[in-house]
Amino acid sequence: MEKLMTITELGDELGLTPRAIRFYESKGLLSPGRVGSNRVYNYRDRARLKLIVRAKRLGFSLSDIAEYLDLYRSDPQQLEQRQLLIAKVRARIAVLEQQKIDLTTTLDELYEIERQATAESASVG
Amino acid sequence: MEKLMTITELGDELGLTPRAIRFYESKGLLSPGRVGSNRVYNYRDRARLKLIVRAKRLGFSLSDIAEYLDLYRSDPQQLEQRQLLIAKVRARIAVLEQQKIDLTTTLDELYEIERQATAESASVG
DNA sequence: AGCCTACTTTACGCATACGTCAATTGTTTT
DNA sequence: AAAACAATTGACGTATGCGTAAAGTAGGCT
Repeated sequence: MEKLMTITELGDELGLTPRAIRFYESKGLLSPGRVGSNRVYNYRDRARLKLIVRAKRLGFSLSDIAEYLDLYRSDPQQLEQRQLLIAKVRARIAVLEQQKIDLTTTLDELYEIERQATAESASVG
Repeated sequence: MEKLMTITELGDELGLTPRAIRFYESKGLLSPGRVGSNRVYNYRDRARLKLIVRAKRLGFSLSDIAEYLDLYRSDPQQLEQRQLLIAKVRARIAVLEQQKIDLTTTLDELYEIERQATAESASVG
C-alpha cells in the first residue's frame, strides 16, 4: 500500500503553505484523496504538485499550469484531440524557447556585471 | 541630436500599452524626459524598457526588476557597495540558473509529449 | 474658431495568488 | 474528561499589474 502524506507534510517538503495547496486544488490543479474530511496525498499527487511548483518558478499562471497539466491527461486517440494537443504543446514550447533566449541573454549580462565588479574588487580593493 | 519617441510609438514597438509604460514609470522603472507635459523617450529609455520586457517574460515582478535595474546603476566604487552588488548579482544568477534547470526539464517533457503525439499521429492517423 | 487627435492625471475596477482570521470538528495527549 | 493540536470550510483582506473610463490640456487641420 502506498504511503500517504498530510497537507502540511507535503507543504513543508515542497516549500508551500497548506493554504496555497488548497488554493491550487480549488483551481482544479489537484484532487487528493480524503480520509474522513482530511486530505491525503500520494506520490502521484506529490509529483503533480512538484510539476506545479516548477512551472510557477518559470512564471506561469495557475490557469496556464492547468492547461499544461491537461496536456498529460488529454487522450490522443481522437485525431482532432491529437492535433489540438500537438498545437498546444508546440505553443508552450515556443514560449519556453523564447524564455530560454531571454534567460541566456540575462544571465550573460549578470555574469558580465559580476565579472566587472569582482575585477574592480581585485584592482581597487 | 538624438531621436525621441512618444509613449504610443514606444508602446507599439515593444508591444506595450501606454498605460503599462506609465505604470512602470510610477514604480520608478523609467524616468523619461518631457516636452511640455508629454513624455519623450530616447534610446536609453528604450533599451531600459526592452530589458524590463525581457525580465517580465522571465516571470519577474516589477519590484524584482527594479532591483535588477539597480544592479546596473550601482556604483562599485565603495567596497561595501561592491560587495553588496556582487551578492545581489549572484543571488539573481542563482535564481536564473534554477530557472534554466526548470526550463530544460519542462522542455524535455513537452518535446516528449509532442514526440508521442506525432508518433501516434503517424501510426493511427 | 471649432474640431479632432494625442497626450496628461486621477481614480476606480478587476483578476491572480494567496494570507489571515474565525468558527468548527476530529484526534491525541495528559 | 479537559486541553491542546491538526485539519476543515468560509470569508474577508491585500499586493501586483495593469484596464478603463473621466476630465482636462495642447497642437494641428479645415
